[in-house]
Amino acid sequence: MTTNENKFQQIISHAKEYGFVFQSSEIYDGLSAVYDYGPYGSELKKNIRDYWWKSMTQMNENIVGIDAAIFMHPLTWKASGHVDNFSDPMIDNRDSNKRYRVDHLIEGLADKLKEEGKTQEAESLLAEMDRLLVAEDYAALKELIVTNKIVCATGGTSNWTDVRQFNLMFSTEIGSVAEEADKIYLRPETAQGIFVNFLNVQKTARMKIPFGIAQTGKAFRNEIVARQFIFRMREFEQMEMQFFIRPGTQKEWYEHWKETRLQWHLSLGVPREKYRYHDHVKLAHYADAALDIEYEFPFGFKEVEGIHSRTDFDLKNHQLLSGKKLQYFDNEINQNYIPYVIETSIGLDRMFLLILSESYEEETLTKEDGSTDTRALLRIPAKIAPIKLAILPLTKKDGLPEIARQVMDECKNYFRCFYEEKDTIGKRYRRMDAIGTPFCITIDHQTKEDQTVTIRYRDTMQQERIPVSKVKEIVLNNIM
RNA sequence: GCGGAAGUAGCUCAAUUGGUAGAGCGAUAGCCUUCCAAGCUAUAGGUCGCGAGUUCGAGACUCGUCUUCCGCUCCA
Repeated sequence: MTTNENKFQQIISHAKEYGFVFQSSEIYDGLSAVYDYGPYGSELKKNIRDYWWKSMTQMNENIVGIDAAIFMHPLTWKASGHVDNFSDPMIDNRDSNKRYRVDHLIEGLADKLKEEGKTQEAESLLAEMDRLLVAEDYAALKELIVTNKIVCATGGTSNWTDVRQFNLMFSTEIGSVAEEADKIYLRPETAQGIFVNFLNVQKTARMKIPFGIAQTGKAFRNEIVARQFIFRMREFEQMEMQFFIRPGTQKEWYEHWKETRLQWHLSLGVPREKYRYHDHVKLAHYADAALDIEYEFPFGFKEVEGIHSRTDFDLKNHQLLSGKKLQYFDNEINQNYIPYVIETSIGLDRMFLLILSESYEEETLTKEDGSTDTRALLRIPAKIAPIKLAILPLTKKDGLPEIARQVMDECKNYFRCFYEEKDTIGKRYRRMDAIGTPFCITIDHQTKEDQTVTIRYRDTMQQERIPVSKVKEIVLNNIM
């Protein structure tokens, strides 16, 4: 437990030291739960995103992608349930540190009054509460709790904080003139951009059910607790796919995607035992089945991806609020219906952290003279590594850099390369290990005579002599 | 949001009972014909998280504030 805790700290330090992840606005003391990706981090993140995108769209003829805007019509979030379900006023008890939804607290008292036969008193209490909730009069709501002597169920005291609004969605204004400005939200999930475009996509790409729409993009949530590095962020990136199906077939498609998505994870070389499924017992308002794919992070098994059977909840509500028919005519059964949906939703930042956690290693090496040395390395799968190939002239004279530059020019159109002629060769190898570069080639004096170079493998530290003309091909074979 | 701990160079840490900051590693430039981080030389880099207060004088003491870490609470 403690060693894992240390390992997590080491990963965080390593991520900063080698240009993967920085805290946002660090020179101003940082911004809580917001992080920036550095030179190698942004490459890795992009590679993970591309790998997901390709596996969804390129590898499945019935899945297409979109890129919907972050801003959406405010009614979108009314339809999705985000406005009503996730923006309740809350109050804390200072003694027990318990947090309550204000309406639950007052409704609790009303129920008690009804049991005591004071029905009229209960009704007027609830009416007053509703009036204040609509008016967003938080001071009066607190007053209502205090005057009715509502106490904390745990501590039994009435030492309450002020009533506060915990809206998990970020809001801003649209419209350049203040008076015309209208409240608008930053999307808390990318899914709704897919749902509102369901008909556009289905018609223009001539999709037939079952089919999927994939999207990657930023989403924003005002998390109550922001901690655990990039695991929980206020601004994060999702990779989602909504799969539209005939009602009644949700069970089999749910199973299909449950299995398919786990296989995707395993394709990155992560052992099966580091994953587990976690079925949701308490389902969200939109789902009839849901599970998480969890990975064993250094701080325990945590959700990386969710598979949700969302029924027709979203399309049905958008149809209701927009007044537009969001239906599909199924020729096979000669029927019109609102499709059911299976969602796969994975956090890109969590996947990034997963890759770091899985690939980070501090290895102890025994040298020829018997002394020991440590090497910090990232065993990132070659296909998503930030840098694929390092090109290193053994010395920076005798024409070696010139040959190295030729190799560089030949390879850099195909994959990301890194050229380095400074410091001892050992030091350069270790630097490449630290950022997860799978292959290094070294140009030496022998290269001038027989056109061969040394290729050195990150994971084994093994080296072998290969023709310089084979370099590009070898790397390409390993990253495709 | 509550409670506890911490905050000195990119990193890890020093600075005698308060007397206006140092080292190692790293980085940068160069030397050494150098295949697994420890050879040599030089250089850069800090208003000691920020703001007040006590004091002749504060990195060290007091208060506030911000951030981070640990626990509790919450989570679509």
